[in-house]
Amino acid sequence: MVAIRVSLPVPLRRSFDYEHERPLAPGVRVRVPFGRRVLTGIVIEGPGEPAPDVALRPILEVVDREPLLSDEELRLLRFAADYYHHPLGEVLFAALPGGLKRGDRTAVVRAYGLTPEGVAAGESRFGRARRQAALWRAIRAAGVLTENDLKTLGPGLGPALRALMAQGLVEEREAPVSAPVSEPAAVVLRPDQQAACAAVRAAFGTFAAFLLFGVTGSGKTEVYLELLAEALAAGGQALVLVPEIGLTPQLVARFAARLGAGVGMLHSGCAAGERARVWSAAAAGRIGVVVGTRSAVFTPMKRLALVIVDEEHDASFKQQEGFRYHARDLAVWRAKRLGLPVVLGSATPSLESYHHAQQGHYRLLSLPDRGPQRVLPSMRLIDLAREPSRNGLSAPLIEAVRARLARGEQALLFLNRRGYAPVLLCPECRWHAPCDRCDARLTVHLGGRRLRCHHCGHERPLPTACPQCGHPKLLRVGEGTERVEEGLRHALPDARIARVDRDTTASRLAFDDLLRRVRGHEIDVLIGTQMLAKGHDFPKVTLVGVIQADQGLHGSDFRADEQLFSQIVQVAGRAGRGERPGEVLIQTFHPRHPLWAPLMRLDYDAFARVALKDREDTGFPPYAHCALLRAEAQKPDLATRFLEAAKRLGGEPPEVTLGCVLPAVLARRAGYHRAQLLATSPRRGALQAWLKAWLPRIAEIPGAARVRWSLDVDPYSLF
DNA sequence: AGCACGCCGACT
DNA sequence: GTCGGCGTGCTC
Repeated sequence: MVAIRVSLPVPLRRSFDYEHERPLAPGVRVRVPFGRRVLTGIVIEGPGEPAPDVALRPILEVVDREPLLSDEELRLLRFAADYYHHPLGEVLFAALPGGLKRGDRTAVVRAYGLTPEGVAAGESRFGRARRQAALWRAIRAAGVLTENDLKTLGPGLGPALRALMAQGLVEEREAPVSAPVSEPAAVVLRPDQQAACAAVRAAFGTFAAFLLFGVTGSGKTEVYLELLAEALAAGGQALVLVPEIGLTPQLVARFAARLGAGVGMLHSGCAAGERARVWSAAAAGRIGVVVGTRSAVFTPMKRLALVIVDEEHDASFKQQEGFRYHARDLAVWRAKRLGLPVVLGSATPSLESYHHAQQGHYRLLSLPDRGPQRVLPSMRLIDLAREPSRNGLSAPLIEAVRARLARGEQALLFLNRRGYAPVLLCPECRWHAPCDRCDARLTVHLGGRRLRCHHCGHERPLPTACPQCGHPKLLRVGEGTERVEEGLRHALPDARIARVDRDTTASRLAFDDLLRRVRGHEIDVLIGTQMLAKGHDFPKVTLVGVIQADQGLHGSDFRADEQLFSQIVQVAGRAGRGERPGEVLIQTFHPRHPLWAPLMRLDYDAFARVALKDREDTGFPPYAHCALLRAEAQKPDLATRFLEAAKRLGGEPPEVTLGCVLPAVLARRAGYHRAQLLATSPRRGALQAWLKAWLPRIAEIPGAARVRWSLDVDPYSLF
């Protein structure tokens, strides 16, 4: 009997030992008793000193014959658990696709081929066994036949297959790698694209990080496709990470057209079975390219040769709850560890990546050309202080829309706020509809005539009179997409208008249908939230209006500027992607804000210079490394008291600065009082070392159990 | 996280 | 007299 160290999907920073008759390889899943339950765990290696005074319980079942996670994979996950200070067990299971978490068998696609005897056999051998003969012929013709192929041949072939295998004519084979269809490039690459490819190509086989900097429409995707085709042709595999909303049908289609069946997709929309299938196929080397969102960074790949992170600045790469990892950062770590190139692409890089490029850690590859016949859109501010707006629409904006429609073109209006109005106000007693469980106002939704909290989902009917003083006429203050839609219908009664936000477009299917109608020009004006901003190509849209850009202007968060800049650039990219030049109108109450100057020229470098200086002055990334301890509790002072205690335990470390315990931006959400404590350090290593010593002591704070707390390493934002 | 055990209020 | 509230303690 030997002791086996097992990691379990529980939020405990430790592993557990079990006994088994023989050693098991790390990465193998096992079913073990745990308290009164039975859990699936993963064998990990560890210092094999079994706890002296506990009786080891036995492993009930060994699930996998071969490790599900390779040593390399375990190393990545162990690093991630360490770096983000998250329990290893939860990290391991976060990396597994849904289907394999529960202890299901690996989704192996079985395949069959002829043995040498099978090849030598003749038709006559089968006599009256006609099904066996037919199956033998089918396998001989196909070379290798997968289980799925078998099903398409017809039902009831199982016995025949078993008979052939018993006779030693057929054996199990690994399913073939779908051969990449190396079609010639659909477009001829421009010189700058070719140069970018050449730089990355030269780095195949060694670690090198590249920042592929190119505006919307500059052809980053062609560069990816070319590099992927080359990696595949050299017998390697590649991993492509894309933002959550970035995996559009168009992108999928382009990848599939160029790379054929060798591409697997991993995203939240995939059924669990499909996810597990792609995951296993990638691990076994049966598919060459995996395109996926955040969690795809953990996909095991036998012959990984290239990693690409598209839109690397995108917030969705950072998991915002539980195991708060950053997929882009882990992708870079993985590439470094395996010694292969990683390409980070963006039109508006994160300031961290841009800084790395400036420091020479990353190589900057620029795609300055927008290609032939592509002109940057003209950008213009509308000063709302001088141009009054009704229902969120100023006269110049309405006129611009009208002019575009008259020319048979389309317009896109952005507003990052759903509903009709963000505030319902009583003019008599100043009551404004609050959420009972959050420090927030309820948003008026005319659809359904309800008040809704956008933070906790609470909703109730729209009151007809003030609940406090009985005043019969309540005012709807401010604008949401519903109101802008209503206002525009009023101003342009003949225009065909569609609104796109989570309320109108809940399903993927509805969204796709809408996109189709826009391309078919069944719609003149689209009004929508950020949902519309990414990845979609609307050739006939020549005007983009930003209804209210000011929300991001005075953000309390260190990343607010970066996000606003990237959002506007993103949005501007929707204008004039066809052959006609585009125009972008931005409504603001603060036309003199310093952010507008670089934005009006779509000049990222100018923006980055200023923004980096600002980050340096305020001591934020990339000049400092941060970790944020968040806490929330139902009793008002519990979270704050917990954080104060944590701060005291932290002492006064030499290289780490501990901030003050501050209420969170939304101090009360869904009934929980929230606060946070920020730690920063100019040195990543110093911060890490201090966190490692600090964290175990935090868990010991009396009352810690009644507080929901979590540590966020490299927080994306302080919200 | 679960899932127990363990002591104090309104009910078949 | 019990059912059940969630505080706290443990899981190889």
